[in-house]
Amino acid sequence: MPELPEVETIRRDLSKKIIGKKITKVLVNRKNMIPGMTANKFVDNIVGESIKKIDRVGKLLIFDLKTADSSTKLTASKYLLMHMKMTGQLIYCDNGSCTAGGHDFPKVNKLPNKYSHIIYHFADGSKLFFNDMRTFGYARIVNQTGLDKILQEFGIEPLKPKFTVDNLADIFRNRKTNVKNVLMNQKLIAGIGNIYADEILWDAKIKPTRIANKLSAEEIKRIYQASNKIIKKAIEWRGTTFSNYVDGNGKKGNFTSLLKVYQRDGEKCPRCKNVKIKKIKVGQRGTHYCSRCQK
DNA sequence: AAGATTGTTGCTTA
DNA sequence: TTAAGCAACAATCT
Repeated sequence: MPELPEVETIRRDLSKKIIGKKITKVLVNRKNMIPGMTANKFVDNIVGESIKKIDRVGKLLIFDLKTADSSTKLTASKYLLMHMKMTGQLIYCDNGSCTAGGHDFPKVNKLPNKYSHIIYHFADGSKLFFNDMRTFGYARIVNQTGLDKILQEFGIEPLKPKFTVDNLADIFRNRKTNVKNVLMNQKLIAGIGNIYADEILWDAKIKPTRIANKLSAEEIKRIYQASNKIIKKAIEWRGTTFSNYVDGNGKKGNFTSLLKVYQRDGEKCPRCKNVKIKKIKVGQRGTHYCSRCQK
């Protein structure tokens, strides 16, 4: 589930908890969560470092482990990258109280559990659990060059100054595929996934199967405005989670009740109240839309 | 029991 | 070169 709003929520929560903390021990229970590096090397690389800053690009979290010393930046920089993919969770625990980031599937009972593949210990005794049921997620360490290379792969970040209606129009102009897949293409726009693509297109009244380069300027503007509106609101509501997720602070953090179409197939469209939400497949992904409102 | 599930990568084809 | 369209990755739930 984690898309931009969820990962941003995790970033903000964790920033409050672990900035400045020193990593004293790291347990790796599943080596395949760390591609391209042995578990030992991974651990050696980060034990003794402390968390200076947490950034995010798209759905990727970037933990800055070194001070940005301007004179030695190139050699001194070290970043821990973590991606949640489909089912990853990052849960911070401090004396029995836990702040869960991520989603609730499966439900977090005890920690560590069988899905706790990497466990970071901090000097003050607190811990950060990287859980992932399906183990699609990963952790890796890069230097400045490595990070720059990765950042280049990402498209425009919604809510950032570069995300303008003109830039969005440029992206759509040469794409001959459906608009939903363009919205979800991380190399073009960073952070939108299956849930928010459906929600944005419903809000913009655009059918997900529309070919991107056939959209009018007015339609592109609607998609642009809907993107800003939905993503902002989802972050405000601390992202979308299913069923019974509650974070360690007891807050619901739930955009789910505000979803208009996602997972609401069969229900009446909340706008026209006339037609049932349809579910189809677009580029391998379940896609929800209103056949009356969305043209 | 088959088909679904939040994301990405890498292969094939055009 | 680049874009589009799939299958695959793994573990669950319906």
